[in-house]
Order: sequence, then structure tokens, then C-alpha cells
Amino acid sequence: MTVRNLHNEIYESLRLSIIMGDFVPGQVFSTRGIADRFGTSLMPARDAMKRLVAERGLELLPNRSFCIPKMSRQRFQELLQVRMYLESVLTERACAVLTPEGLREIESINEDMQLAVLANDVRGYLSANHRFHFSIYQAAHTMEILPIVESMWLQTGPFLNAVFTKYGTVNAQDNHSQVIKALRRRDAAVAADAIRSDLADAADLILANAEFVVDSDPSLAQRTQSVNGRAHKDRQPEPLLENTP
Amino acid sequence: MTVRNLHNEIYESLRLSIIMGDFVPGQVFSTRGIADRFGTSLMPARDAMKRLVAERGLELLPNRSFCIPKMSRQRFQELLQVRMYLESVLTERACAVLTPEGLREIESINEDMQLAVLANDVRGYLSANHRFHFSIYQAAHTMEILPIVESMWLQTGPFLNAVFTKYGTVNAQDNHSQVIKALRRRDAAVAADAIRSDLADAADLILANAEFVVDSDPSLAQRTQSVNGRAHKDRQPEPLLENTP
DNA sequence: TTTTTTGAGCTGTTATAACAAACCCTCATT
DNA sequence: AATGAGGGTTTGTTATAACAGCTCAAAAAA
Repeated sequence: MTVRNLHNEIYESLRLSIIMGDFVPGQVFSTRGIADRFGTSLMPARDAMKRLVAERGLELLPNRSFCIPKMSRQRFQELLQVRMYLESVLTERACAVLTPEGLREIESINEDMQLAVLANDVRGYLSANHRFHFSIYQAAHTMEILPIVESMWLQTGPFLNAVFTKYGTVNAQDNHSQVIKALRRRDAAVAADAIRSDLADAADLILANAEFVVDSDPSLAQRTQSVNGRAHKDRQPEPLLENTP
Repeated sequence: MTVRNLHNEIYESLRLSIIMGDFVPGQVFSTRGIADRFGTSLMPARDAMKRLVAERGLELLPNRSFCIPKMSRQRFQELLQVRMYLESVLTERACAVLTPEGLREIESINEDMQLAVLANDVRGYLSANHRFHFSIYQAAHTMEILPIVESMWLQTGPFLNAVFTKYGTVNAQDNHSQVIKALRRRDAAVAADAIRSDLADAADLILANAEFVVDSDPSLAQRTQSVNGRAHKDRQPEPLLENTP
């Protein structure tokens, strides 16, 4: 933003593509391929991709090549849990300091989204949805939480398009208008609730329709048997009081 | 860890130094300086530093040089809020799946820490404290939350040493032994409470003694006047019901 | 004395080339 | 027909060099 680097342009472009679901989980990239596509040498492409790896939008395979991360249901639910907490915190804070201009911008973006839904414009819908959420989150002025949430949208992106291209745009308009109504009244609790509902509805759709990998990343492939065979209900493992083998 | 790259070694080394408080907030680094210190060319040093920037352990100055980030009190408290949530979640999960060997390792690390305290070994204390927390967090097996928490420790590191070298090692032993006792009984709520107390105690010490920057990053330097002069109590700004200028 | 300019020495960025490891396809052998 | 070895291709990594922007200080001009 402040500097005009080649690798920044590649980074922004790839980042947007990931968030908008242009790539599918598991898709592989090579540095030279990206460099060729953008007409640069390897170095800027390499910089951009390594940054995306650090932000968890790309993954390094054991082969040392890059790919869009696959995900297990369990990991997706962890992601959802953290997102529901952090994004509702951001919403509450935004609610407290939102300016009239900020609210107007949010309303305008929401109208854009409704138009995109009417036009069956999936990409326009996803773009407006992204801008809707982040115009609220940015208003919260919290430099700690925002980058984390951006990383999580980067990880969710590849699972969005698979759902919405198959099943049409979900009806998120109710949640969004509840958010706006609550923001207008400065009712932080209700606004945060509506954001959580929005995330949960989208996550349900994804969990029902997207493709997930069986359980875990190869990085966790050591002993994820969860301490005992399965039985993942509510029963706890026995207390750890001196049971030396 | 899986690959033996030059930039990985530089990264791990710098990362550890940051977490252990070897660097002071505001300290500036140049790529060539790091490359010289590690006896490599610019590229591996560059890779390592850009990764640390992405993980928020380093910051890019407007000059385009790297530095250890400074922090405002407000941002530190945001950091604390998120850490208290995420690290207590990790503790609860770890509590549910911890193995006897895992518990023994945690106890052993805690004994190391007590020895370091007795020996007035600040670095040993900080190292053992770090290992204590992360041996719990890694046991939780959550691939989503752990990287976030690691990023936050990276941001806290430079503020630790300033406190503990001046005021001696804080008495975190009570909190830690409460954590261990609760883990042994598989009492997740109490374990999480003890972790939160541990974080809060350390944060109090830092907030009382470390040096903070007046308010905000230059990146937020637009209008952080918090919507009205000061009066940051509990009073809310007026509702946003149609007050067009 | 003060102000302006200029230049040297920094900085990170990018391109290119040499390199080693991994992958894949082919061919020969069993 | 199945299997193992070979080599060619492609991968990311690192070093080097050329480049552009910035900083700061010294020197020249007012």
C-alpha cells in the first residue's frame, strides 16, 4: 500500500484470488509458474508466496511446493470458533465508535450485495460480503485482532466458492440487516449476535457441502487418535493421578 | 524443522531471540547486517526477516528498514485480551486429552523453572516459562489457534526482559502449580483460570514497568481520538439514527 | 551565519545464474 | 508382466550484481 513493489502487487492479487475462492483446496503452485503469469523474475513471486504461507493462505508441501491448504472438519470448526469470538469482539468495538459516515458506507455495501444477489453475481456477492464485514472490523481500530481475522478469511476463502457456485448465494441478507439495525441503535450485543449468526449460517452451508480431508494435516499426523480409540462424546479421560506404566 | 534451509536457521535464531527479549522495542535491523552476522548472503536473511514481519515479530518502518515493534498500552491490552481467551481455550483442550507423559513433561519443565528462579537465572526462567506454556498448548492439538498464540508471544517478548531484568523474576510459581494441580485432576475450568491469572500477573508487571509509546502505530495515526475528546468511561456515543450533517 | 545543494554511503528490490534435491517417465532386466 | 535403475526435467535455494530510493553530512553559495 505504501510501497509499490512487484511482490506487493503479486501478493495482493493472489490474496484476493484466494479470498474470493478462485482457487480450490489442494491446488498446487510453483514459483516459476507465478513468476511467468505476472511477467517477473522468481524473486517477487517467491516473496509473495512465502508471505501468504506465513499468513496461512498457502501451505508448503513436503515436496517444498506450494498449495492451497486442505482442511479437516475439525480444523474448520476450530477456525469457526475463533472467528466467532474475534469477529464479534470487533463488531462490539466498532459499534461503540462507529461514525455516521462509517455506517452509511456499511449500508451502501450491503445494498451492493443485495443487487449482486438479485443478479446471481456470485463474485460480486462474495466481494460485497467481504467488504461488508471488513468495513465494520476496520472501524473497530484494533490493530491486534484485525490481522488475525484477515488470516482466517484467507483460510476460509477456498471453501466459499465451492458452496456458492453449486448452491447459489446464501440468504445472508437477514443477518446483515440485523447487524445494521443493531449498529444504528448502538446495540453492541445484538450486533455481535447477528455477526455470529452470519458466520454460523455460512459455516453450516460449507460443512454440509464442501469437501474436507479425512482428519488432520500431515503435520499433525503423529498420534491424533485423541488419546483413546474414538468415543469423542462427553466422557473425559480418567484423571492423571499417578498411573505410571 | 523438516527442511534444513539457511533462512530457516536464521529465522529460528532471530525468533528465539525476540521471544527471549534479547532485543528492545524500536531496535533497528538491516538485511545486510543480519546476513553478515550469520555469514550468508542477503537472500536467506531477507527471507527470515520478511517471515518475522508477517508473523508480527518485526515491523517494516516507513524507511523500509526493519525494527522490533513498539507498542501502546491500548494495543498491549488488546493483545492481553486475545491471549487470555485463546490460551485458556488451549488449556481447556489440553486438559481433556493430556497424556501422563505429557503431564510429567510439564511438571519437569516447571521444576526447571523453579531452579532458574532460585539461581536468579533470568534467561533460564524465561525459557522454562515459554516451554511450560507451549508444552500445554501443543498438547491441545489445535492447528488453528497455536500459530496465533505463537505470534502473540513474539510480540510480547521484547517487553518481557525489560521488566524481569529490572525487577527480578516474578513469582509465577503459584499460578503454574495451580495449573498443574488442575491438569492432574482434569479440571479444565480451574486450569484455564490459573493460566489467565498467570497472564494477567505478568501483564500487570509489564504495564507498570515497561516503556510504551504514547498511543498508536503510525499506521493508525489517522483519527484515533476515539470519536470524542476523551471520557473513555462507560458512556456511549449517541445512537446513529439519521444525523446527516 | 544561514541556507541550499550535492554527493557518498546506506537501504531494500529485482534479475540472473549456478546448484542440489525431488519427481517422473522410460527403458532394461528379472 | 512386474520391477528396478537410469536420466532428463522441474522444483526451491542461494549467491552475486545491478539498480533505485533515501539519509545525512559536508561543502558551496547566499
